[in-house]
Amino acid sequence: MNAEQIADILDDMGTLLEIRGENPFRCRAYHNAASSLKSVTGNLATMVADGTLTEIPGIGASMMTKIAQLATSGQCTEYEALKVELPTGLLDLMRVPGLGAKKIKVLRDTLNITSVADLRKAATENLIADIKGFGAKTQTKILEGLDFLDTAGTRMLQHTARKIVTPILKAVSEHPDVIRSSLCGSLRRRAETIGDLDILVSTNHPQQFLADMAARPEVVQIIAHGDTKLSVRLNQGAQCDIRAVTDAQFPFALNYFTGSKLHNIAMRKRAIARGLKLSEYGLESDDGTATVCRDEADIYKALGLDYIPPELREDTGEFALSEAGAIPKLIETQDLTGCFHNHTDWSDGDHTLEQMAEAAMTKGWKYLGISDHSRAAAYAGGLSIEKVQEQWAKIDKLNESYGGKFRIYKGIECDILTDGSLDYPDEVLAGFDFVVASIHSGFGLDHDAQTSRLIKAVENRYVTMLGHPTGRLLLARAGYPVDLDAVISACARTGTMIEINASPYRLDLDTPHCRLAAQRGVMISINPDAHAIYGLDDVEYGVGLARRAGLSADQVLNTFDDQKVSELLNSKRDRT
DNA sequence: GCCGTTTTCGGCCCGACTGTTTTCAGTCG
Repeated sequence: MNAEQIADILDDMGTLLEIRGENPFRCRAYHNAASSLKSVTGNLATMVADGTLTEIPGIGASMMTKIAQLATSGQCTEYEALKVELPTGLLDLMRVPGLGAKKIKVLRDTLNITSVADLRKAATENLIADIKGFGAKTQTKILEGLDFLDTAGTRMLQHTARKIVTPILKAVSEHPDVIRSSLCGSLRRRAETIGDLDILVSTNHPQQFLADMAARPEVVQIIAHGDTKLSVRLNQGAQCDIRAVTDAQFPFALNYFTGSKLHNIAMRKRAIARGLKLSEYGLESDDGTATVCRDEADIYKALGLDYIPPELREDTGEFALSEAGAIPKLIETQDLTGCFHNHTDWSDGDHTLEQMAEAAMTKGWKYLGISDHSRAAAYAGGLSIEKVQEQWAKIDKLNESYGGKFRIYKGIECDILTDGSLDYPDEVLAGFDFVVASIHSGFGLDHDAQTSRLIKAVENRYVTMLGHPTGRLLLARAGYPVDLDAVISACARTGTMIEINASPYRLDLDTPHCRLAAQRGVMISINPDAHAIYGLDDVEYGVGLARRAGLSADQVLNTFDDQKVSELLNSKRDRT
């Protein structure tokens, strides 16, 4: 069982304990441990064996015992006992808006409700309104919540969230009563997937502003509407929270509503340690003296910290960096000089070589790396060796026509076959400027076989970079089982780069492994995997992920000038 | 259950909104 699966079980255990009515701090300890475990990149088995797991914050002796059991056998005595006592259908009830552990416990104790189906039946039969502490409105809310769960997914991709929030943000910023406004929450932190949309404004007329927002056409349901906070459901099913504060409060509120939750807790604890109290409204000392902060940077400064960019605010080491004055200068989209891993109509792309190159030039880029599919990817129009040579000739011609002002790099997205060999012989691979090696088949191999397959592939001297290393599709498909830690080590050893596949559907590498790879000296390439000219814009999502991983421009291949990029592309084959 | 730059015991972030209550508990972020 891997770290992520174990983290999910610890989360479930924490929730079941809440429903049982345990000490809330003990319950939270399980959630904290789960959260820590999710950012672990090292080999879990090793950490269990040598006891280093307890060095991770939030994991003590007791948690380690449970994690060790789960890691080796996939089971844990206490979890099994909990599942017997409390049906796991109760966990699904936590997803119903308005229901928490306390209410779920009451529902189970009074009506023996232990599943979503039980709940719907009881609410439909009007049994819930009579329970002490509940009522008609709560019952209606539960039914609405159940309908919502039926129709909407729980999280959305970043580009979906952006599409929904952009017109609202525009309306907010143009509202006459608004002084400052900003996107907050996980979208501002550029998290891989988004739960809801958060918008903050400063204004002197909060009630009027919130009333205007509540009346907007895309609002289909008001979830909560107070003097400073409005929570609505939009017609696409997404929840949007809008908060209004005074302009003096704005930086504090911006910091607070950007999160993450763990980052906020660390911030408040830091304030307490300095005899201060931090909230979304200000920073005060015990005697009530307020510290004036004009922007977020002032808040960090007041707590003895350098500014921490939103993408790093996950409490995964950013405080130590900030204290040490070592927050890196994070990569920005303007740093990109071009990009690799793009498809054309030679395989399954929509646009021609010329159109793709022109789109890249329009973005101010100096080069574009084309990598259509290799022959094994027949479903995607993979290129035969003859076609490859034909494309090379075409690219040579185009490059000549650009007169040195722009360059197309000849590449291929070469399938890694089941045995770890590549889809073309080395003599053909040698003719490309770069080779992206990816898995598109054989997802069913077991953990060890998949790991050796990938390691064998990156050991090929012509493989420049590894493409979408886990094959995951966000919210749709988990990655294949693989020891990424070992694969990253193999890349570091062989001088193979790894791509951040910047497609918002993939974002593969994930953040913790991207950080790990960079720390081990692996060069990262931010690749849009574009299948059309507009797909080139997806580099933006890759930049977001790179920033979350703490990468600066010099750790990313496609920020260098054309000459340096060529050198880097050749460095692996030149050294072997 | 975890943790220690005042603590190995006694804390553990904190405020808005809602619905059900007669002053507050639960949920949410």
